Amino acid sequence: MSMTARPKEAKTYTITELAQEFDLTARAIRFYEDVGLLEPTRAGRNRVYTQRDRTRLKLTLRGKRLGLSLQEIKQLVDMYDSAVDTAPQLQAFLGVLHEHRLQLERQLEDIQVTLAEIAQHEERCRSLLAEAQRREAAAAPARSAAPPATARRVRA
Amino acid sequence: MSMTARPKEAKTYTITELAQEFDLTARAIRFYEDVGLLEPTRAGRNRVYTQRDRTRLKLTLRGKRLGLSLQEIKQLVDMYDSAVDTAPQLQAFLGVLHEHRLQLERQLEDIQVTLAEIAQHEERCRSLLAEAQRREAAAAPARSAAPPATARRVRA
DNA sequence: ATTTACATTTACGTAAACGTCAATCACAGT
DNA sequence: ACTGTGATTGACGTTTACGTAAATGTAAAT
Repeated sequence: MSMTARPKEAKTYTITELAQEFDLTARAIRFYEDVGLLEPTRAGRNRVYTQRDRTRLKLTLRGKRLGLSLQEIKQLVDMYDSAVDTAPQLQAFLGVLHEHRLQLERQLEDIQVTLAEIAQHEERCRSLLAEAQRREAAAAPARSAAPPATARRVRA
Repeated sequence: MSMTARPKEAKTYTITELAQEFDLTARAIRFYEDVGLLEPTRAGRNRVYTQRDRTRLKLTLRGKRLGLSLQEIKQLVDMYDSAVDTAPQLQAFLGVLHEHRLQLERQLEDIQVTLAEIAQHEERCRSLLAEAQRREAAAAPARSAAPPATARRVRA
């Protein structure tokens, strides 16, 4: 048998590997364990993280980027990989999914509106800059340190 | 002159009006003042909020929904309605806008990925529910309280 | 055997964003 | 004059999400 190919033993991770990969501290990762988001096994004293842990960590960080609390994240992640049998459970699951989707759609709207506003601001900035460049070119020989008298104040 | 039409005096708001409109406490609104997000004038002791305050409050709440801290919100809002004159200022402004846009675009991606996952979960749920309905119909005469033997455990 | 280098545990500290009293004040109605 | 009713001002409390320091263990390198 090959000595390197061992498909039965799934890849695992140390806490520092995960910390480096996702750019966070070991403290943070241990804290996520405290709140029940991760459940690493142990090799002696040291923590050993499975693929499942890594996935849950990724979901956790995505949740954080979306502004969710660790508790909310735990609820969702737990629900996503828990076993659901009965019709009432499925109904409840669908309800939670619906709520989550509504919140995300609200956020999506917020983001699109904000992006549109940013685009406007950028446009104004660029045109003002272009104007400033023209003034500078016109005043080039003067080499003045003071701003040109034609400068305009603008509220973005 | 008309006694009702007074276009010169812009509409103002009390703290409770704003609290009701945006569904938050007066305490929260005063706190936003503490951090410099709002600058209401006074009518005696009482706070009087202008249109500008209301707009900034709306932007604040939108920022919160996007997961920004009040400090970050203040930086952005201040920058958005501050006067920008010089070319270096405009360049700096553009830089901040660019950063903000990048962050929003990352969030947009997160949201879209999550929405897609939710759609998948919902689909699985519905098909499992439909299956449960069929089993229930088939077992209708039996009126069994125990779940059917064909129930399947599923990891979402 | 000792140093080096991490990993763990325990515990206290901290910043953010308010919540929650308690006391004071002001004004409207009776 | 008295009584709500509502706004304001401290001041302290609370939750979340870790940071940070100290003590301990432990496996590998010298």
